[in-house]
Amino acid sequence: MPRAIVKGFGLNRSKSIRYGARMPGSKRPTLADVAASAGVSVALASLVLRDAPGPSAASRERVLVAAGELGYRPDTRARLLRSSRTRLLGVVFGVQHEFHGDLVGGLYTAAEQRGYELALSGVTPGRVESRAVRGLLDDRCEALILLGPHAATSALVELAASLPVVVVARAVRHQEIDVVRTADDDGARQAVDHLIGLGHRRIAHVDGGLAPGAADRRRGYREAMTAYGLEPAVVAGGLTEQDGATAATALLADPPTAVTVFNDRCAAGVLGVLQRAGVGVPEAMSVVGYDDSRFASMPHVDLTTVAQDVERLTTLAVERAIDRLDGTSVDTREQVVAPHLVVRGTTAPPT
Amino acid sequence: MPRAIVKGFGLNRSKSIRYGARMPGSKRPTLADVAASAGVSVALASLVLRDAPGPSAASRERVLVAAGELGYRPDTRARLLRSSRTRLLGVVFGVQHEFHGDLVGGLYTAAEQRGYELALSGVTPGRVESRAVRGLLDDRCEALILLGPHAATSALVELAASLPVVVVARAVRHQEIDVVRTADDDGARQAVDHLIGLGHRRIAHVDGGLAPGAADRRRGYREAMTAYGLEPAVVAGGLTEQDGATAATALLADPPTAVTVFNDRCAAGVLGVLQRAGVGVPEAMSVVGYDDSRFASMPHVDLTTVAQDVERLTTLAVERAIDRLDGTSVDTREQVVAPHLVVRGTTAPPT
DNA sequence: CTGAAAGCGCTAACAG
DNA sequence: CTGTTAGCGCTTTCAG
Repeated sequence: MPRAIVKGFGLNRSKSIRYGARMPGSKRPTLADVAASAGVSVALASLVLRDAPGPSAASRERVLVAAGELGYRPDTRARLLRSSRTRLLGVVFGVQHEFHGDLVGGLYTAAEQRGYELALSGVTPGRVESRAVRGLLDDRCEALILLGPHAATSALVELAASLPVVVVARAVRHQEIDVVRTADDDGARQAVDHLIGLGHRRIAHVDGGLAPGAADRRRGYREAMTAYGLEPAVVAGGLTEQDGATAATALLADPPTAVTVFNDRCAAGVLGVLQRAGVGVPEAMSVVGYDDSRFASMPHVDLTTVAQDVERLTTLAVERAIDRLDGTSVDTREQVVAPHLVVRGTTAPPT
Repeated sequence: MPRAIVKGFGLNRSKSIRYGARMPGSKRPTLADVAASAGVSVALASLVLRDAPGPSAASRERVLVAAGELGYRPDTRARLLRSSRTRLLGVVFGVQHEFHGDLVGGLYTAAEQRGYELALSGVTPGRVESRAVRGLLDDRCEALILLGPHAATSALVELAASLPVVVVARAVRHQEIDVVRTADDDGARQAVDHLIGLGHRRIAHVDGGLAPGAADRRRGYREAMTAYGLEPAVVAGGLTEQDGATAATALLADPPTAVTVFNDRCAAGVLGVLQRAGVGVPEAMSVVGYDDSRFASMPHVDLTTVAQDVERLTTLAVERAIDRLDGTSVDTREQVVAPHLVVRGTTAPPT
C-alpha cells in the first residue's frame, strides 16, 4: 500500500483563516453566495457547477472563479434532497472482515467510474446487519450492495422489494436477488487439479461447514476427485484456526499427501499442527488454502491458495446495481466469477 | 464474532408489497403522509417522532400507529438539512487496515451512546485521504475523526480550522489538533519489563522506522533498558513481514535472548526466519509483538504482544469530538491511553 | 442564454 | 397542547 503524500485537503479558502473551535457566523458559503459574488442568479450558478449544458462560457468562467475564491462546496444533503436521484449506493460490510476491506476498495473505484457515490455502513459485534441496512435506507441510497450478508434469504427478499439489492460473496438462490460471487466449486477444483498435476493421489479436504461458500468448495473438491477416479475424503473443519487445528489432528491418524482447506485462516490452524507434529510442509504434506489473505502471502507462510477476483466482483456488483436502477433488462440473476490459483511454497510433488 | 441472527430488516410495511425492479409511484411515505393518516399536523407529527416534549399521549399514540402502519422512516437528509446540527461524526479509516476495523467498531458504539451518527469514508489504494475527507465535509459532518491519518500536520491544522478534528492512533504535536493515542512508549516498556522479569538481559528491539508510533516504541524500549542498566540494541525493521525477516537475519549474527518487535506483522517475519534458522521460540529466543492482531492470537503463532485499548481509544475520541462541538473547555489536547501486555507462548525464561 | 419562483421532506419559530 | 408559516441549500420548471 503506497503511502500517499497528501499536501492539503483542498479546502481552498482564499486565505486559510484560523479560528478557534467554534467561531460562530463563519458558515460555509452557499450557492446563493457564489451567485451573488459572480453577479448571476442561483439557477445559473447551479447549472455551471453541475456543468450542465446552457450557460455561456463567460458566465461559466465568472461562476467558477467566484466558487473557487469562496471555497464553495455543494451541500450533498440539499442536492440529494432536491434531485429525485441520489446516485448513492449503500454498502454493508463487516468492519473486521479483511476480505470485505478489499471489496470496499474495489467498490469505491467501480462506483466512481460510473458516477455514483458510496455510502458505507459497517457491521460490528455491537451493530447488527439490520441496523446497518436501516441507516443506509434512511440515507436514501438507491440500491444496496451487501457483502457476505448474514440475513436469511427471506429478509433479503423483503428488502429487495423496496430497492435493488446485490449480494456479493454469498450464494442466494432467489428470483429477486442479484448475486455476484466467486465460482467456489471451480476454485476447489483448481486446487485439486494442481495437486494432481504434482502427482498427488491421496488428497483430503478440510471442510468449512455451514460457512458461505463451504458447500460449493466441498462439491468442487468432490467432483474433481471423482473425475480423476479418486476417493474424496472430507474432514470436518470450519473457518477459524482452531477448526483447522482440530481437523489436522484428525487428519494425522491416516495422513494424506495433500490437503485442500476451506480458507486461509483454517489452513493456518492446519499448518500449525503439522509443524508441531513434525510433518514437513510441503515435503510430507502439501497444503492449499483459500482466499489469498494477507496471511497467505506472508514470507514464512507462503501458502498456495485460491484468490478471488476482487476487481471483477466489485465491478460486476456496481454495474448490476446500476443496471437495475436504469431498468436495464438483465439476463442472469447470478454472476459467477472465476477465481485463480496462486501457487506458492506449500505445495510440491509427494515424496 | 457471534453470527447475528437477523430475522428481518424492520421495514415493517403493513403488508410486504412485492414489486419489480422499479415500480414507479410507490414512493416512501413522508411525514406529511403520516400526519394526514393520523389526522394531525406535520409539526405535531414531527414532535412525536423525535419524541420531543409537548404532544399529548393521545396524539402521540395516533401518530406512532400511523407511522408504524405506513412503515415511515424519516429522511435523514431532509432532517439534517433543516436542523442546524447534523449530529454526524465523520470517520476516515483505511479499508484494508485491520486495526482500523476494530476502531470503527468501537466508534459506532461510542457515538451511538452519545446520540451521534457516524459517516464512514474509506481510504483505499485508489482513493486518497484528501478525497475521503472531502466527501465527509460535503456531507456536513460536524467533526472529523481520522484514524492514523497520513496527512502532513499542516494539512491537518488547515482542516481543523474548519471543524473539530480528532486524530486517533497517531501523534500530532499541534495546538489545534486533538489526539487520542496509545502510550506506545509505555507499551514497549511493558514488553521489556516482562522480559526482564523472565530473566532476560540481552534484549534487542526491531524498529518500525518512520511508521506512526515507531519513535515512541523505540524510545520506550531504550528508556526501559537504560533504567535496568542494560545496553539497548536497536535493529532496523519496518512494518511488514519482509522487514521483520530482514531484521531477524541481521539479528542472527549475534543473537540476543529476546526481542521486542515494532508490530505483529513485523514479528511474523521475525518468527519465520527464526523458525527456518532452527532457533526455537521461546526456548532459544523470546519474541514480543505489538498490536494484538488476529495473527498474534492464532493458536500456532500464540504471540506475546502489546494490546491497545480499543474501547477507551474510541470512547475518548468520540467524547472529545463532542466536547469540542459543545464548546466544553478541554484541558489536555492529547489523550494517551495505556496499552497492556498480552502474555502468550512466545516468551519464556532464557535457557 | 438567464432569472424568478416553486418545492424536495423536514424542523423551528411563532400563533392560536 | 396543536396548527400555521417559514425556510435549510439546492434543483427544476417555466417565463423572459
